[in-house]
Amino acid sequence: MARGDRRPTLETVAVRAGVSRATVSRVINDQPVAGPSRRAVERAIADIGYVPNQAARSLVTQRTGLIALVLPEPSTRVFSDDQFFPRLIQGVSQELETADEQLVLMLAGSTASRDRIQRSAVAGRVDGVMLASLHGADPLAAALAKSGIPVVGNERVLGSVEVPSVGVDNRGGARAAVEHLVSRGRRRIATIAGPLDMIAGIDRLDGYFDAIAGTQEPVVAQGDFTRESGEAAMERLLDEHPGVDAVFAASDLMAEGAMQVLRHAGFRVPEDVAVAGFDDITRAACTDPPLTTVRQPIGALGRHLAAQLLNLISGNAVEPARTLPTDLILRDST
Amino acid sequence: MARGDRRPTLETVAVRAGVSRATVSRVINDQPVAGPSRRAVERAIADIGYVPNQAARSLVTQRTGLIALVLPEPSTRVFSDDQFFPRLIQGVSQELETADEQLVLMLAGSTASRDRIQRSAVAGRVDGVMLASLHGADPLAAALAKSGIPVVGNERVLGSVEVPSVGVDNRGGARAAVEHLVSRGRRRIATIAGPLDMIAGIDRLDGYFDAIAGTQEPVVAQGDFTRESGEAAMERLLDEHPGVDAVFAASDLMAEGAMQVLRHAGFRVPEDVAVAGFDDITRAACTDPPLTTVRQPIGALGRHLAAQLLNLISGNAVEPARTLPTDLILRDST
DNA sequence: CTGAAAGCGCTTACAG
DNA sequence: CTGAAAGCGCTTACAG
Repeated sequence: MARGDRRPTLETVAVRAGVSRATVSRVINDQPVAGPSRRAVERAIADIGYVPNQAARSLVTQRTGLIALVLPEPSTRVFSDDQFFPRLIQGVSQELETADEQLVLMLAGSTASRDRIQRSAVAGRVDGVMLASLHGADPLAAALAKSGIPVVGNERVLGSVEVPSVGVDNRGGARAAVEHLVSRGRRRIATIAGPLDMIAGIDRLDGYFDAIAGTQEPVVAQGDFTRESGEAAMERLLDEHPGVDAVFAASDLMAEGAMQVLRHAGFRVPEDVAVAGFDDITRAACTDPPLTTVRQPIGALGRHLAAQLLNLISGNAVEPARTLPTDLILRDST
Repeated sequence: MARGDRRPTLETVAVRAGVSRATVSRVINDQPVAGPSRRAVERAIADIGYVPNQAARSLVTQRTGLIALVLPEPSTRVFSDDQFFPRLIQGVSQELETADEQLVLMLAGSTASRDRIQRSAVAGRVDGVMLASLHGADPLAAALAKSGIPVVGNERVLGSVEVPSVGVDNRGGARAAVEHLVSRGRRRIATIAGPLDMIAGIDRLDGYFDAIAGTQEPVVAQGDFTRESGEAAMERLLDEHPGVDAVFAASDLMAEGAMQVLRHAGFRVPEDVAVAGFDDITRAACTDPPLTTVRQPIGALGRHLAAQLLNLISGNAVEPARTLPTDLILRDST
């Protein structure tokens, strides 16, 4: 079909099949239609290559068939190598598959793009929004929730507005990792924390505090989940706290960076300093030595996020906050 | 606004402002309206938090304000660390910004998702589609083009259907890199090729052939642009062609992998074996030694892609294939 | 099972 | 500049 031709409409199909528009509509929507009419319609649709106009459908059904996953990050971090987003997306897609909804990704790195996304969502361009890896009390979350469009957050959403969320047990996972270090006899356990404007950063640090409470002085170096920040943090730790005999990093990438710095500084892992991470990225099994870490079920996280959003869209009740369990994976670095 | 409330419509605003719906529509669309009416409408809009229903607008304007960037890859490769996609997206966004179009990313990793995306596009859910990093003669490109929806491809699109495209000078860039190796006196230059079902893979290999034509025997090891594939390819080269004194890798990641294998095998770069890459990823400047490579203007690529698509949507003429120049960046690895 | 008709919420000639 | 009216292309009670 050349551009500029008007696309065929329901009417075109109806005329060709010798039935009413209502009947064509019913065939398209899988509603009961007598065999002969059905076949005539299906044939006409195939002959002229009819595809229903989505705007017209949306106008009456109030549904678009589009679900947005909003990634509130500059695109460079979204497309990093920690495999969080691809796995999350895979889980989300899997769940959406069954609901015949199309996933669209929207990057909300700049203020302009955030405004645009907010307007899009409120204008009804999508049926619902999933917010991933929020920082702080993101006004986008509040604005969307207030406008009444279905929205769920990955991890608890900070701020006054209630937004249903699905997260993983960051705190429990971190506590388990650090308790394991304690049980191995480590007496001076430091942590390399993630960004403290994100739930994952906050909760993993709290888990560390939980585990050493009352028995050790906390030693905290700040990172931002990236490998580079892990290296820098480890250098600071070696400088300022030379007695440290174990490190719990709030991400595997930071743990990797820390191990490299330790090695270069002449320390053996785990003999001199034990290292544990968080995430269980693929590479964690093949670092030297293989990394003890906390596995979070990212695929399941994506599936639950999508499921909760679909519930919300259908008007079903949803839990305000669902938490998925994490697992301590023991390897040779501790 | 609680869920379930009907959102306000043009009518609501019109009544409140004491004007007709047409006037409200004109205010929203920035058409001439007398001062007092305009102010009354703006006020009413603000008071009740009115946002136009996008489906209704689309139905009459035949525009959605949505542009899709389709990434025909399993999400794991899209979210890799070669920085191609984030930079491309940044360029695309920049251009779209001016046109008031919202970018949505659609991942086309599976057959199911490809079908879904095709139907979405044809159903008019988006105003146009940009296809990135196509493999082979992708049927998605053909199907979209045939259905008449505006579509542009990143790199020439293989197959019978004509799809306008924007690409970079892969062949010229590769030729320049290999000619540089020749000029440095290298007499046995191998290449680690990219996937040969992609234009970038094919053209970079052809550039290599161009440069050594008639003077050296080609030595080709197959890779797939990833670092791991570069390592494997380099190991094979060392095994089967121990005399090689230079390697042109069709991606920086593969070049990195190759350099590591060379170092472990006891070869010095560039003294024993020179290595050149393609892409100029950020890390290329800080490898050991810094990598000679071909820089491709990815941001510009994104901008041109978006610009061509916008042209197509506006019904303007577009060049069938635009090629952006690449630059040889000399560093210490050659 | 099927059709005529109303209606979803906008935009846009057409008059005035 | 402004309004009444038609129309974009569907779905869905409502009758039959």
